[in-house]
Formats: sequence, C-alpha cells, structure tokens
Amino acid sequence: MLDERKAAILRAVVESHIRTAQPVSSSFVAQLGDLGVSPATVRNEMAVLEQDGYLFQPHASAGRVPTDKGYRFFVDSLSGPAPLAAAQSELVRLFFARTHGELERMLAETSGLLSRLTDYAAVVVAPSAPEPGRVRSLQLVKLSTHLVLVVAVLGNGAVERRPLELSAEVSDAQVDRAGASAAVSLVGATLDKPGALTLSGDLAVDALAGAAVQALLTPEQAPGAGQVWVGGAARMAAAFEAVGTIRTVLGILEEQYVLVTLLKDVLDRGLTVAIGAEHGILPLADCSVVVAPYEVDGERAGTVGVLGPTRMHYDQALAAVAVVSKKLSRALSEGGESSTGG
Amino acid sequence: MLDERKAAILRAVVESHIRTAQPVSSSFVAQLGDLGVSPATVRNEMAVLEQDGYLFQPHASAGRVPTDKGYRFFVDSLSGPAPLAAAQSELVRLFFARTHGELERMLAETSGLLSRLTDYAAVVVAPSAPEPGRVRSLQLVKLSTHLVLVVAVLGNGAVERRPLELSAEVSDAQVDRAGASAAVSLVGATLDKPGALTLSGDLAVDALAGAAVQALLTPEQAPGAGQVWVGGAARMAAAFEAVGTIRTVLGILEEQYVLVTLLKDVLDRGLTVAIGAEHGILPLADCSVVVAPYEVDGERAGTVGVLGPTRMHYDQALAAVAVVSKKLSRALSEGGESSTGG
DNA sequence: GCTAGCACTCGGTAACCTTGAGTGCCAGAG
DNA sequence: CTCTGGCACTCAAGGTTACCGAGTGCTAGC
Repeated sequence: MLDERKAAILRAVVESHIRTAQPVSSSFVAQLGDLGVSPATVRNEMAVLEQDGYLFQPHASAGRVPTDKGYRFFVDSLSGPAPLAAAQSELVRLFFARTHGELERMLAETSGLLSRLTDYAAVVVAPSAPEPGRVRSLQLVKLSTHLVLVVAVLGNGAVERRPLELSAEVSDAQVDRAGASAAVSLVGATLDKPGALTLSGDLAVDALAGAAVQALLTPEQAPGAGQVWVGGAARMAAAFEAVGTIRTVLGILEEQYVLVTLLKDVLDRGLTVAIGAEHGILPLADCSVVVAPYEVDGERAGTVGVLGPTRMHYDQALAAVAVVSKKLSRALSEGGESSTGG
Repeated sequence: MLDERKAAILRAVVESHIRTAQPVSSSFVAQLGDLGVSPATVRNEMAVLEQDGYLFQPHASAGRVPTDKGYRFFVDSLSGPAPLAAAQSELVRLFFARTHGELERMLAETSGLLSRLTDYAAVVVAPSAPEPGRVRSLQLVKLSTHLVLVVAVLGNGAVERRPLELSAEVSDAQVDRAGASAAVSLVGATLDKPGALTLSGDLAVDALAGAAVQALLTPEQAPGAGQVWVGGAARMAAAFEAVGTIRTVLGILEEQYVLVTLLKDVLDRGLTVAIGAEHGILPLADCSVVVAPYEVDGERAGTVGVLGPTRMHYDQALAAVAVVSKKLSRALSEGGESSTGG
C-alpha cells in the first residue's frame, strides 16, 4: 500500500502531531534525520499522502495534519501496546492490591484508575447479563407488619433483595413458614427455572411464598441503566481547545445509553480502537475510543474503554486498557468474592 | 441599609445580569419603568452602590455588574423560593413516582433530576452515618470450601454482606451451627454493641461465628469515598465562556472530598446559598452553591445541592433544591423500603 | 432632588499592513 | 529517473491605526 518511506513520513507526522497538536511541516520531518532526504522530497511524498487521503492541509501555507485514515494506518502499524511506564504499573498494582468489595464500587474506582493512567476520560461498563447462578440461600425477613424483605444469596456471592408489600398483616410464624417453602422451591435451582412450590394449606403462607419467588424472578432494574461509570470527564476539557467541542463531548459522556452502545459496537466489530468518525457518533468525530472486554470467571462480562481526542497517545492508551482489563478480570474472578450486592 | 430605590436598582441590575450575562447600563434600568426616574438619576445611585461594594464596573465606559455582595443582598431579599414551573413539578412528580430501589441508585438518579431541573450541576451527598439499626436476620452461606458469606438484614431493610476467607475447610453443618450461634449473638442487637457469643465447644464453629460477628462490626467502606453523586457536570461547560473556568470547575466536580466538605461547610454555617467567594474554594470563585439537607426517618441524613455560576437563577435553584430534598426525604423514609444494599 | 446636556473614556470592530512559515513547482545535478 | 536547491506564491497571525458608539461622570439649570 504505502512504500516504506511514505509510511515513515506518515508515522512521523502522526507522532509529531499527537505531541504538539500542530500541523507538521516537511522540513520538520526532514530534520528528524531518519530518512536522509531533503524537505523538498518530503514535500513531494506528503502531497501524494494527501491525495491518498492520509493527510490533510488546513490551508495552503500550513503543514499537514493526519486524517482519520492516517491515524488508522498509524494504529494498525503499531507493534502492539507499549509497556506501561514503571510509575503507572505501580499505580495499577497498588490499586488492585488495595481494592476489594462491591462490584459497583470496584468498577467505579476502576474508571478513575484508567482515567488517571491515560489522562483521558475512561468508561467502564458493568457486566451486561450477570449470569444468575444457583440460589444458595433464601430468607424472608419481616420488617414491619406489612413489609417483608426477600433476601437471596446466589452462587457467586451476589445478594438479591426485594421488598414485598403486603395487603394483609401476617404473623412471624407465617413469614417463617413461607420463607421455608420458598426456600425449598428455589434453593439449588437457578433463577430462570424455579422448582414447584409445595403448598401448606395456609392461604396467606402460600401466597406469600409465591410472591417471594415471583419477586426474585423479576429482574430489579432496567438493563442499561446505571451500568456505566465515567471517570475523568474533566480531562476531556483539557484535551480540547474549542469550547464547543468540550461541551458536546461532555454531553455525550453523560448519555449512558450512547456510551454503552458505542463501546459495544466497537467491540462487536472486532475492533480495539475506533478512530474519529469510525464509530458512528458524529458529535464525537474528534474523539477516538480504545476498548477491551473484561471477563468474570472466563466469560466475557463487561467493557473498559478510554475516550480521548483523535490525536491521543494510542500506544499508552492501548497498554493501559489492556492491563486494566486483564487485572480487573482477575480481581473479579477470584473465588467470586466480589460481586453485585443489588 | 439601602433605601428602597437603591434596592430596586440593585435588584434590576442583578436580574438583568443573570439573564444576559452582560453589564447593565443606567439607561436600561431606567427604561424598565419601575422607578420613573431618568438614567442620570440611576447613574448617580449606581455610583453610590459601587462605592458601597454592591456593584462593579469592568471598565469606564461599561455598565455595572453585581459583586458577590450585590448577589448576597439580592438573594437575601428574595421572598423565598419561587414556585416550580408546572413542567418541572411534573418532572419531579414523575421521578419520585417511578423511582424505587437501592439507596445508591436513587441518590445517583436524584442528582440527574436536580441537574435537569436547574440546568446546572447537581451534587448529592449520601447519608454520612447510616445509623445501623437493629439486626433483623443473620445468615452464613457457604460459597466454596474456603469461602463463607455473612449476610445480615438490618432493621431499615439494608443488607450487609461480608465475605469471609477461611484458612481451613469447614463442613456444611459447621457453617450452619456457626451461623446459628452468630445469629443468637447479633439478632435483635445493634451493630455497635453485639451480645456475647455462646460457645459450642467445637473450635472451628466458634472461631467462624466469632469471625462472622467481627466482620459485620467492621464498616465495609472508608467514609467519604464513593458517597457523592454529581449530575450534569456537562451543564457547567454551558454556563461559562472561558475554557479555563470550565476546566477548573470540572476538575473540582471530580474531587469528591472537596465537594462534600464544601456542602457540609455551607450547611454548618446555617446557609442555604453560598455566593462566589463566600465558600472558601478559590477555583470556584465564579460559582454559587444552593444546598439543602434531606432527612431519613426524621434525622438529617445527607445533602443535595446545586452548583452554578454566580449569576445563576437563584429563585429557581432554591425552589428545585427545596422540593427535591423534601420529596427525597419522604421517599427515603417510607417504611424503610429503600435502603443500602451494602 | 431630579434631569438634560455634554465632554470624555475606552472596549470592540474593521481595515490595513507586515511578517514568516510553509508550500508547489521547476530546472538542474547526480 | 530521483533528488534537491531555488524561488515565487499563499495565507494565517499579529500589530497598528482609525473609528464607532455605548456608557459614564459632571455640571448647570429646572
């Protein structure tokens, strides 16, 4: 496609522009010395690169700026993620040594970590379908005369909790019996196919047990809502000069649905990096996305990603995303200790 | 302090500047017609207001802009929060009719609501010391050979969950007996003063029961962390023109500690509104804060607030904050249905 | 005490020029 | 055929000047 010299020039332009955010001139590339040719020669090559759509000239007397296609070539020609700087590796190590606990908290903090690592905004998407697993334990707890709480512990340690509003008063004993009955029906079964209820004859008890089982089978929350954590949105304000761009980008970062779809789309297309207009979201035309899935117990669960300007440090972002997704997978899979408390 | 005419002029200047973000001229105020005086008279009054520190003149041939002191006078002379616009009341009504569930989720969504209502950034601080309440139920669930989960349901319906890593293997029966023992010790007691453990004689069982009780007594999370939700940070980008201001404000909005302290300080000083430099945070000198506490079961619990530019619509912000804090208090107090899922 | 009138100030805008970075192209050297 | 030095050309950026007009402060008069 591109002969070696053109590729070298293109790489030089991209690298320089990522660093300086300025158009890159032919003489600058020539002075780099890697090619041993004069600025005039570089100019000729650059003209061809522009015709082929890799470069773009803001105006007649300016240097060249990479196009999305130029960045794409650059990213594809990377030899893989750079190794993380020592300080950053240490940051990651410390973070995962220190962080335990609830899934939600962990993911939220991970978005902060990833943002600090890259200096861009980071997005973490929660596991899409937290596979229910078997019910390990089920209990009814009477909170007040008309309010009973259903608490179930699942195989992965997650706790499902459902309030149950009663129209008629029930006794402690009735709650206990209903709990036992519901437990027989559900413990050992998975949430998608419960066992049959054994009837006790006491209508109130049987109704309560049935309602408890039913409540557990109903997923508590709409999918997609509250499942995204964005870290370091403020860093996007530092990445752009134009106020308008900052506003639209920040606006998008608050649209959880758009974010989830964006990351999912990119992954589904088998990509790790989406550059500029490659993802379909027009307001983010000046942004690139670097994504990686993370796993829980070997199953692809959620996504972590970095959103930065098109002229982002791809090698570092790739490295950070790769490391974080790997470590996160491990942290979330360790004996099921950390899991949703919903 | 200020005679009526000066006060009227000052109010006019503030109102106009809030709307237009422009310096306000004497002729504009005179044309409003509320005073029936000429621009020249207004000018004279304005000169006095400037000497007294209520107004400020960016340069010699410009109109006047309110100072913090001017805004303070304006806010203090408000007759109370304006009634919410019909569309907004409806938004609030719908929101609280629709929103149930976990405390965290609810607070997070509330920050979004408040931000939408006011068009500024909203901050919601979680209850500072979630009063533990009595333990209603306690259970040990064996997840794997070396991992046991302690699950406790508290009086307010909150579920506390602690993983327990074991060095030696235990049998199902042992877990059950330890659970029963720990339950005897804790059920009915509050988390700060547990009852004594009755020893069984089986060392493994007693150790496990003790560990379970101990785990529950240890608060899971560091205070202050993850206890703040910010909604609509992007709206701050629309509220300011200068990129620098946008950056610093967004930066602050990600400093959870600063935010919590800020809101707490303002409330502690008995204020509802902090204008410009009145709160001590220099980078937020161009911002004002409107806060209100919310209650859970009659006890002051957390804070909701709005962060906007100094020239914010105080009446609307006051109204929105008041309504949201009231409704939130009610929603969180209803029979303890909604509470933390720790 | 209020107001009309007037001189004054000063930010903002437009027009203009200059500068210099960078290009495209061409002719000549290798 | 490829590369390079030279040169004319383009155009954004920055500086200067002039002008406009919004808005003020002051004063004299009602």
